[in-house]
Formats: sequence, C-alpha cells, structure tokens
Amino acid sequence: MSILVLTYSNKAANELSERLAANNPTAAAAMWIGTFHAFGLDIVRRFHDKLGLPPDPRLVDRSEAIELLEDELPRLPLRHYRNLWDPALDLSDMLHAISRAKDEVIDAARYRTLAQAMADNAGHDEEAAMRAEKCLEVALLFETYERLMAAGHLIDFGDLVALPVRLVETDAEVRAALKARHQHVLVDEYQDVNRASVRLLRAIVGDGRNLWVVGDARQSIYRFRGASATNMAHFAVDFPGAQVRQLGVNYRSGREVIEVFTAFSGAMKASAGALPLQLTADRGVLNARPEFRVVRSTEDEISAVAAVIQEQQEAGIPYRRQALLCASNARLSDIAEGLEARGIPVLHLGSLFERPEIKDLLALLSMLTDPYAVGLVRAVTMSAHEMPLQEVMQIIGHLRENKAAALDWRQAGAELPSLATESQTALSRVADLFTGLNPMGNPWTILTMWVIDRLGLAKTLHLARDPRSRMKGLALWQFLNFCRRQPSGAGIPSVRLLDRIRRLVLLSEDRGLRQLPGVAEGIDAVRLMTIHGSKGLEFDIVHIPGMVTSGLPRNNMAPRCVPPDGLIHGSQGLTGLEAIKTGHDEEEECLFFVALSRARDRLFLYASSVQADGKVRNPSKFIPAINHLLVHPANPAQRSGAARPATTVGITWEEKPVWTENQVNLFERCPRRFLYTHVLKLGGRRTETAFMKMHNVVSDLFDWLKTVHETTTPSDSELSFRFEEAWQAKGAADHGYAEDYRRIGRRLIDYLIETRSNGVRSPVAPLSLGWAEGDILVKPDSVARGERGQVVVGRVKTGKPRSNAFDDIEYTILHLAAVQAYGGQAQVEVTYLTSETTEPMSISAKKLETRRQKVQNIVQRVRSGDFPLQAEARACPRCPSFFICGELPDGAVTIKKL
DNA sequence: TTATACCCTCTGAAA
DNA sequence: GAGGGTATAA
Repeated sequence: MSILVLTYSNKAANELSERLAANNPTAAAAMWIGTFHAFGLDIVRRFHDKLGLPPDPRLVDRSEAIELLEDELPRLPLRHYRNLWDPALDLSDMLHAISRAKDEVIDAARYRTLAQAMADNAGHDEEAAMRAEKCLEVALLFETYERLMAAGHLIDFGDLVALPVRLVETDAEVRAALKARHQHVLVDEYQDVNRASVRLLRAIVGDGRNLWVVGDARQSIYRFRGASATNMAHFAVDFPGAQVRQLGVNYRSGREVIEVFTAFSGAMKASAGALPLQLTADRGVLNARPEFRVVRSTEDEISAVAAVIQEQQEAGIPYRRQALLCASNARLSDIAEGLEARGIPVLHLGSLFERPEIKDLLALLSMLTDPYAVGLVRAVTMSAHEMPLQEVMQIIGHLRENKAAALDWRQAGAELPSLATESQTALSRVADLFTGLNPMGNPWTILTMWVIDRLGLAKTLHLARDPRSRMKGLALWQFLNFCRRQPSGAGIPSVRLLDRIRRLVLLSEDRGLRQLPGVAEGIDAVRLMTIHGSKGLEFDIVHIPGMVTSGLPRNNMAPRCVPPDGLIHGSQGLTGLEAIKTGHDEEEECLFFVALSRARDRLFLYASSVQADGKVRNPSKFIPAINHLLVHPANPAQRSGAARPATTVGITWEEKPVWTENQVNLFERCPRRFLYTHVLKLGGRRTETAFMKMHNVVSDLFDWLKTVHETTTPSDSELSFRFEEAWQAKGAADHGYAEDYRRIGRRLIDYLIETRSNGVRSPVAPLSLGWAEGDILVKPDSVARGERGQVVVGRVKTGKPRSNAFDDIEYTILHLAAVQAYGGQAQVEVTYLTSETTEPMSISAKKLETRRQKVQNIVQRVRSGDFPLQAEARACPRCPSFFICGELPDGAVTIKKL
C-alpha cells in the first residue's frame, strides 16, 4: 500500500514531508513524496535497461548542453540562428525551445514533422515561410542534440519526465508495475503541471478513480515553462468521471485582502473556465484596508516603501514578517540597495556574482594569473588594504612597461621606491594573501583560505550579528559551495572558473545561486523576492511596488525561438507565436493575483508617477478593477537614506584629451568601462570565441593594408602570406573547425580587396572635431569622389549591418567630421564585409542634433571625470572589467598622455 | 490621426 | 535587440 504525492517544486515536497512526519508519522511512512522529476528519475533508474541507458545516467544542465553543442554550431547549415559572435546565446535560445518541446513529450523527429508542416502550408506567405525555416533549423539542432546525448548516455531535465512517459504509455509491464505500487495519487498545484506530467499521471492512474488533485487556475504562473493552460479546464476530459469540489474558506487573509483579490479575479481571463471565487474569511475583518501609495519618482517609491516598513515594524510587525514582491529580479536588486541605504534590513542575495564581497574575491583571484594585476584596482578598496588610485596606476603601468609575468606584481613595491609608505604596506598586505600560491592552484582551496584565514572574513562576519553581515556571510558560503563543485577540464583552474562565471551570468544560468539556504530563515529582515519565488508562502504584510504601466503587467516578450505551430497542447488553430502570446496576458494577471493573495493582514501597493526623463507614468492597468477597495494616502510618508556614492574621479589632464569616435561610442554604452579602458588603460583579458578571433585577424589585415598598401594593391601571394601569418598568430588555429573559420575570414578579406579595387585611392587625412574640453580625431577608411562629385567618406566594418546601426553615436561623429572637412554635400558610407554590402549613412536632422549634443556632453563629462556605473545584464559579463567594476580607490589621478 | 523619437524593461523549476 | 508606452511633431 503506498500513496504517491507529487508536487511542482522541491521546496513544497520538503515542507510537506516535514509537516507530515511531525503530525502523522505512520501516514508519512506509507507515502512517496517528491516532484514529478524525482519520480521520473526513479522510473528511469528502475527501468534503465528498457531505455537503453546505464543504471545511473548522467544528468546535464543547460550550460553543459551548450558546451556539448558549441563546436557543432558552425558546422550546421543554419541561416537564422548563426550568431557566431556568441554561439552560446543562440544555443541557449534553441535549447529553451527544445526543453519546451520535451515538456510536451515531443522528440526531434516529431519536431521536424511539425516544422515541415509549417513549411508546406506557408505557400507564398514569406513571413510564414521564414517562421517555418527557423523551426526547421531548431529541428536540425534537436536531432544533433539527441545524437550527442545518446552517444554519451546523457539525459537532461526534460528527459526525466518525457522518457518515462513514452515508456509507460507503450510498455504494459511497466505500467502494471507502477499501478500496483501506487494505490492513491495526490497532486499539489495542478495548474503548474506540464503536459508531460499529465500524461505520466494518466498512464499510472487510468480513469483517475484514485487520483486527488488540488489547483487554482488563477495561480497559473509557469505557463512559459510548459504548464498547460488547459490542464485545469480539461481535468474532466483527461480523467472522465472526475468530481470537482470548491474550497470555500480562506484561513490566511483578513476580509479586506480577500475582497481585493476576489474583485481582481472577476476581471481575470483565467476566471472564464473556473468556478467563481466565493471565499469566507475565517479571520474576519481586520480593519486594515489595502493601500495604494503613489509618489513622484522611482527613488521616492523606495523611500515610501521604506517609510511604511519602518512604521509597521515600530507598530509591532517585525521585518521578517514583511515581504516585498517584484516581477523582476533586476528591479528587486535596485530596491534592495535602496532599502539598505535607508537603514532597512533586507533578506535578498541578488545575483551572487554582482555582490561586492564576491567581486572582491574574484578580482583577487584574477591576480593569480594576470601579469598586470589589474585586479589591484578593486583589491585596494578592501578595508585594511587601501591605496590611492594614482599609486595603483603607477604599479600597473610599471608592470606593463616591464612585461611582467604572473605574480611578479608582488615584488613591484621594491621596484618602485617612489611609492608612499602606506601604499608599500597596502601592497605587501595584498601580496601576503598570495604567499605560497601558484597559478595552477585549486580556486576553492585558495578562496577558502582567504575567506577563513588570511582575510578573516568568516570570523568578522560571524561576530557581527547584524542582518547585513549575515547576508554577506551567506553569500560567501553560497559562493564557496559553488566553487567547490566545478566540472573538471583542462586549462588553468582559476581562469576556467572565472570564464564559467561570466558565461553563467550572461545566460542567466546563475539563478539557482540566488536561492537562500534554510539558515537564512531566522534573520530579522524584510523578505525580498520575485512573485514567482513567493508562491506558496504567506506574510503578515506584503508590499508590491512598481504598479505602473509596463511594470505589472510587463510587456510581452516573445522568446527568440518560437515553437512550431501545433507543438503546444490545446493551441489548435493558433500559430506557435500566437499560442505563446495569448498565454502572456493571462499569466500576468495570475502573477498579480498570486502577489495579492500572499498577504495575511495588510497589503501596500506603490507606484511612481514620473519617469526619469520627466514624462508621466500611468498606474498599472490592473489598478482600476480594485481601485475602489484601496485607500489613497494624499502625501505618502517617505524615509530618505544616504545618497548613492559619488562616481566622479578627480582627473588632471596634462594635455587636452583627444579621443576617437569608437572611444566616444564606448562611453555612450558604459562610462565606467570607458574609464577603465581608455583613461586608466587597464586593458584586461577578454574571452574570445573562435569567430571573434577570426574577425580580429581580418581587422589586423585591414590595418596592414591601410598602412603598407594605402594607395596600392598587394599581390595575391603577399596577401596570402600576411593572412597566414596573422591567422597563425591570432586566429582560432587550434579550433576543431578552424578550417571553416579560416575560409570565412579569407572570404571577408577577398571582398575587402574587391571593394578597394574600385576606383583610385588617395592617402586619407584624419579629420578632427574640437571642443574646449577635448578633441575627437576621426580616421576614415577611405575618401573618394561620388557620382555627383560629392566627397564620400568610407568606413569598413567586418560584420553585417544592424537595422538601427546608424543610431550609434560613432556615425554621427563621422558625419559631422566629414561635413566639417568636405562641406555639406559630404556623404558617409559604410561597407559591411560579412553581408558584402555598402550603405550610405542616413539620419534625420532631429536625431543628428540630439546626438551632436550628446557627443559634446560626453566630451565634457570625460573631462570632468564623470564615470557612473551602468550595470547591464548583457554587456557586463562580456566586459574585460567585469570582475573589478565597482568602487574605486580614493584620490585624484593625473593623466599625462593618452 | 499618424509618424517619429526616445525611454524603459527584459520572469525561471527540475536531480 | 525588441516590444510597448508616452510625448511631440506633422
């Protein structure tokens, strides 16, 4: 006799087990409690021989799957998913689509059939034909993936349920064995169960006489990962003869809170097929109506939240019983920082690798192998290791001049007697951390030694019992745990670790590390979490900021890789894209419903009314349905906090600075990166893909052409020789598919030569744009006469054009310089080697003017040393300064010459 | 009413 | 990089 209890999450399973063990140990002993995936793994292990797998097949996560496929990508005949700059990005998108297919128990062969059907039905509809083509490309990758997984006897998360489904549906023996084992089956949160899980369930319970499920269609917030919208509505179809009962008593919330989410449920699409919400409030009326507080800016919003949290804490509701819920992690991090600055303790890890105490360690770790010890810029901001910026620059400059080797920096003090005594001490203290270490050391051992022993962080943080220190302690614990479990492989261990961290952040695969360990429960701090994360939990007070347009509901972001038509169960008559889009609005409503219903006693909603550029921001469109139930304080209280740290650097320029248009372009993307790269000249190691290396070779060769063959054309043999030389030095010569890259690179060069052979070339003079605070020097790649006699200034790019490429500020600069030098008729032209096209630059007068002002503004800001941080999820993990970015050492610097 | 410019934002479980 | 919102110009 056994009862099978299936849940959607591990957390829920553990909680259930614990409670049951405490209340009814006998019943608990008769139960198998776990997730669908755990159950699936159990089946896979038990019947591994029937599946053709070893007894304990290895499970790979997405980042390992990407590594598995990365080398294959250039070989596959793909047209749409061919971002070779960063193959991991396209692979990640396609793997999402593949795991979505597995949620529907669809294999590569079936995927291809669906995609082929799309192609066959496209007819003369070009857009439909393109959608089909993309799906066919995913099918191809899917087939490759299946082949590689089978060859290595590997399985992924999707397989954990999909493989058992196929087995159970086709094998009567397996079915009978499972049926005999589980007389009763209970399923929690049925609305979040995906199609594969329903099929597994159906095969085991048959008509469902012994099946009992609980779910709420209004809390269906995991549709994007395969929870089928139709599961709840189709329950009676999937299990004929089902009886449906409604829960009528709410034991959690006061009546005022229940009234709000009941009112909202009336406006929800998910209510259409569900029973109307009719709940009695077990706790009755609490005399605390939910509030909606509207303030001016988003900063004010944080101040308003802080004020309410503090007020409630003083009224007797401890921080730990209050929660702040947000739709997105990015916004959550912002708010966490803001609340901490206002003296409110928060329980929030955020992105582990963006935390200052972790970045400190990563910067230190980079100094194990980086000969120029760029990590010093961050290391000397740690307490007891401080050194002024100017002296750090002196050390790094010295190492660079002397072509230092790894760890040479430890002796730099002796070589630089002019260094202040305090700096000598600071440097030797940093060097002490590296005593006895060598670059091939195990990063985990090294980091642990720093944290526990040499930096003494573990002790300091343990003794300080304030919430902030405890959060730091937890972050370090989490980080060290992560470092301990690293996949094995060749190369320098610390470099591999740092590269892996960049990749995890880039692909947002570091999410698992945001989870707080159980020991955090006891910390008295406000719980900050995403609404998804709050599922199944409850809090005395719930704060929901960001109730503005496109805050919640968020804008519909279709995945970059859309499933083929007919893949999603219950979406007949819709295209794959439509099936996903219709789900979005509904899911956002559910998200709000979940957030509202987390509150026991009180609910506070917040919004800002003005955005950064001064434009009005309207309240969320979810508000009208509940507005009549909300209190609207006239002038909500605000609790202000410490100002954000200044981001200006005192710089003395010995000469008037001169920049290039590319450098200005970089400032626009990230001022801080500009500071590190072009002012402090830190350089730093970049991880380059084979494709990037190929482009570097092309750029190298182009530079050579411009200097040696400015007005001539090289012979074929000379060109081939130079190419070969550059390829050996800088190309991806040792890559598995080096030949493919070499061929592409060579084609780009050949095209470049073709374009150069049109017309006679003359030497190109640099053009200059000047301001009081600095100049911009522009060196065009070519200058020629156009058909109408106007001057055409040319620029060559190795890539292909983007739709809005001319919005980039570098083209404005090029245009302004060309017009200044050659008059109003001058024209800028850009040649793209990859697409083999040349496009005249065009920009509206209005855009040109705003960008001209922007350029001027940038030159002024650089001069005055204004380099704010500008965290950007996609750019930062690729930035050479990723691990050092943040707080700067004190003091001013003098820039002699750029 | 329509086109354009610019700003803001981008979730995540499963062994 | 793209979708969606707000404001402004046409």
